[in-house]
Amino acid sequence: MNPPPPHLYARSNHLLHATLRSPLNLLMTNDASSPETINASGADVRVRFAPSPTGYLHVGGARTALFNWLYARHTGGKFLIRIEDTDLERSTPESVQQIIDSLNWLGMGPDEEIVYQTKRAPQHKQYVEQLLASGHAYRDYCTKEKLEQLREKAKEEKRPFVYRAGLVSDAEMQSFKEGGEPGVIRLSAPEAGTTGYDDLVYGRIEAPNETIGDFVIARADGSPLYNFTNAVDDIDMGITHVCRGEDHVSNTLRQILVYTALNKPMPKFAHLPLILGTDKKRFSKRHGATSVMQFHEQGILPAALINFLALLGWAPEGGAEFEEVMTLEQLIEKFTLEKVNKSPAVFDYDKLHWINGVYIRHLPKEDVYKVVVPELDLAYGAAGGPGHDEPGRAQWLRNIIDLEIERSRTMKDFAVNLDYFFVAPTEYEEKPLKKLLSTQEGIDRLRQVTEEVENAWPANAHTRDEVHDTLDAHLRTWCEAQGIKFGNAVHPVRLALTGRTASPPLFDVIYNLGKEETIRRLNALAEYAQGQLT
RNA sequence: GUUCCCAUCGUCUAGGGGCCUAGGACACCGCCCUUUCACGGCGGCGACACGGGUUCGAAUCCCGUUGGGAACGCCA
Repeated sequence: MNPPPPHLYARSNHLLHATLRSPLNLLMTNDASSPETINASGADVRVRFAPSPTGYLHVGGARTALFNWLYARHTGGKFLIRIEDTDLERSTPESVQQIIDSLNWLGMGPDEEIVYQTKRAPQHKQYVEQLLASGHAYRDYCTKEKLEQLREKAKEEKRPFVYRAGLVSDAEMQSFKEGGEPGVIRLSAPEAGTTGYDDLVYGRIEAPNETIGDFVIARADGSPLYNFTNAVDDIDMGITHVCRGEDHVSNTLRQILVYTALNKPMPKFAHLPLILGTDKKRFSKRHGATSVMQFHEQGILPAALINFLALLGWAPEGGAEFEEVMTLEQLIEKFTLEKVNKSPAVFDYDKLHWINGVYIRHLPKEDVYKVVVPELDLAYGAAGGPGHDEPGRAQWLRNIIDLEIERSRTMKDFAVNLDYFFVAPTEYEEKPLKKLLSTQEGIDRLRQVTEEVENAWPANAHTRDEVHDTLDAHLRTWCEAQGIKFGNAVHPVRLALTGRTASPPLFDVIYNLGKEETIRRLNALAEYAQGQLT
């Protein structure tokens, strides 16, 4: 007769252990083989972020990393990084670097040396041998083609496909083996009962073992697979809390089977709700920027991104009036896994930009200059303002940057919105042009205002306030004398100087443009409008 | 298809049996401030998916329906 398939040995083994440990265990729960859970708090906490380097770090990954990092900082534990690079086909060193760069940009470096899974091949191999020896794993020679057939068949018959030892007849298996099929190593999973655990976010999660099946833990050459390495490395790294995306809950069940087979205590698990796009589909490239570095390139501040990401699927204790803008210290202090939400969250660019604007306004000005000045240099070179080598240029750049701080939502807005300081407008917004300067009267008034500005410009004025106060006062009295509204006199000026209707306060623009350039632009618009008229 | 998960304003969320005629934030609209824009202030619009229970009482507990998502790989 055929010998019983290996998994039967394995299973009876489990039951034996469980029974010995506690005879009641069997009777009280059908979950007899679940390992103990590691209990750790405070400085004993060890969490990890375990990305696979198959691409850049996207916001979903960043959020996962952040929650782990916050939890470590909150508890006083350690935050580790493990690069899951066992997929040689898809992993690249560039991705590894990208991910590390992104994490560093966000300020979430690891507390211990980064672990690379590929460097742990000897340990993985040893664990595989151990499971093989203990009968918890077995070699399987079923071909991929046969597997595909079985899957197809299951699909046609509308039943779930679950692989088990014995599914393929011994004879067929023998022929596969003799045909040179290298085969794989599978964990022999229990067929009856349920496997489950208590998720820190989702609560009790369990599924019938008959839906799980004997999954592959290593290829024939011994190279291990995700569900195996993940558990084994968490064991060796002493991980106490596994916090990752919700898409891993069903993997968790498999990993628990690995802990069980190895007879090791398992960490606590916390799964985070997924991040979705506006169409409620999983957040991806077609929804816009997704990579952390893309946000960097778009002028998002790391602190703002962190603050925003923290609020995606989590809210601090404290209810109705909690302040959403929080410092890192506050975030760390308030962060708990218990307050993580269960339902997926839609990524809202509007809110990200709003919060980024808040951060820009709160940034020390020096920090703003540090990034924006080089950008202006890059975009406009020596154009505009005092010449490139003139001593006044640095201050001038700072002056105009100041004008945009409360108007910017990203660090990129500065260079875009400050353009007119460097290059005189060559075209003007249609609507105001039509409204203000489509009549001879309007053009004449602009010429008059130009004259007034030219005459009233204080001769020896150097400060912004001097220019502002003098011009403002003069123009106001002039307007009054003319019987026209201040606004009406001033709107065409803004159009002339900036080409648009929205800008920082007009006299700040005038001051920073300087008398000569101001007058030049005013005349230019008058001529332009005159040309349109005839 | 099977298993698992989820379900409060357009979006992020507070809420864990009476404090809820459901609170805050983003977005949107209006007013104020104001030379425009922005900032700021004030106000408005706007949600407990549906149906059954349980209870004196349900957004909150239970069941079902519907809708969404995830996983079912020799990927991670």
